[in-house]
Formats: sequence, structure tokens, C-alpha cells
Amino acid sequence: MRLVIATCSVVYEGRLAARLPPATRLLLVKADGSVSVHADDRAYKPLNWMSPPCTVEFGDDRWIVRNRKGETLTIEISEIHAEIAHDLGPEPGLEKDGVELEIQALLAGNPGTIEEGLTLISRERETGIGPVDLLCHGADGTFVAVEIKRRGEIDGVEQLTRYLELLRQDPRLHPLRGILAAQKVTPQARSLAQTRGIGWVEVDYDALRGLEPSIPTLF
Amino acid sequence: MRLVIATCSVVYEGRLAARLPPATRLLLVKADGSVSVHADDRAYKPLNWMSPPCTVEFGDDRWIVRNRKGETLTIEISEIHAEIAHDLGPEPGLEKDGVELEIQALLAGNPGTIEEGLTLISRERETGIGPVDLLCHGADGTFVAVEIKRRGEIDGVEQLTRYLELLRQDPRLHPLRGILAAQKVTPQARSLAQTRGIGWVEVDYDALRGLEPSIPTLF
DNA sequence: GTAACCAGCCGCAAT
DNA sequence: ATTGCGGTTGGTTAC
Repeated sequence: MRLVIATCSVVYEGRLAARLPPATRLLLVKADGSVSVHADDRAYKPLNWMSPPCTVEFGDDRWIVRNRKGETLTIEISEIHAEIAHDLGPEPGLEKDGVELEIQALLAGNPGTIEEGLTLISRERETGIGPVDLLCHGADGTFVAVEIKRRGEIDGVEQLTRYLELLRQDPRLHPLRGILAAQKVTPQARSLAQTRGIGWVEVDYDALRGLEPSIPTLF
Repeated sequence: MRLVIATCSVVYEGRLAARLPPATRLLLVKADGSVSVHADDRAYKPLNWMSPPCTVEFGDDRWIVRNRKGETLTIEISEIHAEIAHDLGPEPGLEKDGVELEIQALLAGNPGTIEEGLTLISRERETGIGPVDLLCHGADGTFVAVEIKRRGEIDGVEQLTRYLELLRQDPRLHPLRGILAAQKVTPQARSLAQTRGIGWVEVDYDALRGLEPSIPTLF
């Protein structure tokens, strides 16, 4: 990893064109080849960057970063104020709990928390346009497709609507209804779900954490 | 801006829980108060971070970053290998060309490039659930809602479908049809547009650049 | 390679 | 504060 504090101007030519007039910024070159240009704000987002795979041509006062698509990031350096280079070594890796996949595993193992009497048929069942999170069987004899989100917004209702359209072409899954399960469901999403005939439920992650997750697949 | 290369372990407790075992990483503290923890890969993305507004409690061997929601990022530092602190000064700002807003201005000024004979009625017209990019009048006497995307994918078709549903409740806009305008339209989006009765068109940004953009609004 | 989807998405604007 | 939405979104995975 190489860190350079420099006065520079930057031009990105690629999916769009972007220019930075001269100012002092952080130039961050990682071992993966990526280059990013940071100001002292915008949280972790750089002003400009190039993601790997890319190559850097380091000149004294000009760096040119290129990728395979022909996009370029050109950094004109007028003055270097400070610099560090350090080999960080391997990253042992990041562990996360509470992402959608974990919530999905917990709900898959405990479908009754979505709706009384629900039983799991399959997880990540392919529809032809993407996988539906859970396919279940209801106590009322219907099939139930469940879309799981951390936040239940309009997009989730649309996604579930698409899956229902496709799954309903399979006569073995008749009759079929849909449920959006999320930690929180927004009013707009509730409203759209209503007009689409889709149910929704807010799940309590803290309560779920005490339950057993499911084995990956059943069907 | 403060840059520290340190051997550290990290715990994030917030919207999810995440842990980093001890290793050497870059700790980046910006003037906006943000803190991010970088490995030597993942391009510009940090392993963990906290966005402003947040406060940092700097101890000799432990930093605790907190935000208003009660999320915490705890960094246990066992060894510091290098460090730079530098005041970058103000960022004069980033200029961009070719983002959706610019394409929208160019298409608004030249609606005939979307479809022969199309004339502009309004931009960013509110539907009650978000603004539709362009509302036009067709040579055939129909009204036309246009959704503009850099990349035309399924989401854009869904978005336009929602707007059409709502705009059709206004009898003054009858009859109304929709067009998805994008630099590229994916096959899946074309297929869904077809079943929704929505048209699509691929716009040539390079050709548009030679034309005049529109004034912001007309109606 | 294309395309769909998740992400602690971030950040902005409008309600 | 909420919510919709764009982003050089990035990154992963399945087709």
C-alpha cells in the first residue's frame, strides 16, 4: 500500500467524464492495483478512483491508470507533501452477522414466525429471472413465495411481483401468494403490496437470533 | 486527515455485527470525522467504517467511534507502524459529465431523438411516488412518459410501470404510454417492457453531446 | 460475459 | 426523519 499526500489535478475518462482542479488530496494505491483519490470529506468515498484489474504508469509528475475497457484516470502531481509505503500482509478476513442471508437462514428454519403454520419447501428457488428467497406451503393449502429484505421498500414488492408472475406459470404451485418479510416495511411498500395482493410482515431479528437457522436446502 | 498504519482488531456493532481479527491495516480519519479501516485490497472499499456525523474517542490502544444511532466501531491497536497527519484544505469540487441528469437535459432539449415528433411537456413531474423523468406529447396525439437510465435494466421498467399506473389516474393525460430511454437496454428489460406494453430506445450519448440541452422546466 | 441482486450500500433531494 | 433514486455504484453469483 502506498499513501501519498499531494497537490494534484485529476481527469477520469470512462463511463462518464470527471475532472478535479488542482488541490491537495490523498492518493491511495493498494496492492490489488487500485488507485483512489480522496479529499478530506465524503466519508470513505473517493473523489475519483480506478478499480482492479488495472495498470498504473507512475511518472514523476503524472500517473496514468488504465483498465481493460480503455477507461483512464490521469493524475497530474505538482507537489508531494508526505508519503508512506507499507506492505500490510494478508487480510485474515471479515466476519458479518445480520445480513439478509443470515435472516433468511433463520426464517427458513422458523417459517412459522412469518405466518402461523407456514412450512418450508425450498430456498433460493430459481424463477428464470432470479431466485425467490423462500418457497413455502401455507396452513390454508396455498403455496407462498417469501421475499426477505432487511428494509422492505418498493423494490422488494416489485421483485416479488416478478417472481409471482413467473412462478404462477408452474401449475404445480397453484394457488400461489406472496409475502414480503422485512425488519421494517415502509408505508409506500405496504401500499403497493396491498394493490398487488401481496402480504407483508415485520420480523424481529433479535427474537430470531435465539432460534435455530435452517440447513441450506430441503427441496 | 490522519493516516495510521497499525496492527489492530476491529468490531462493528450496528445495523449488523462485524469483526476483524488482528492484522495490519490502514486507519483513515478524515476531517469530516469519518473513520475507515482498509486492507490492501477491495479497491476503494474499507473493511469497516463509520460515516459522519460521528465522534471518535482516541485512546492509546483503543479508538471508539460512535454515531447518534448508538452504532459503534471499536478499534484495538496493538502496534503503530507509520503515521501521517496533514491538513488538506478545501476541496474545490468535482465536475462530472455524462451522468443521468445531463443525459436527461440533452433528451429534454431534443425529445425527437427518443421518437420522431415527440415534444416535451415537463421534466421531473411528480407522480405521488417519485418524479417521472420526462412527460411528452407524441405525434400520434398520445401522452408519453419517458424514464431515462444510463443502463436500462428491469428496475427501470418497474419504475416506469409504477409511474404509468399513477399518471393514468389523471384523465387529462389520456391516453398515456411509456418509453424507457437508456444508453443500453438489457434483453431482460426489453422482454419485461414488451409484456408491460412499454417501449424502449437506446440513446447515443456521443451524438447527443453535440445538441443543445434544455432549459430546466417548461410546464 | 451478461445480468440479477445484495450492500452497514452512500449521498441527495423532496416530502 | 422518511423515502425514492442515482451511482464511474461495487461485488457476488448464476446462467
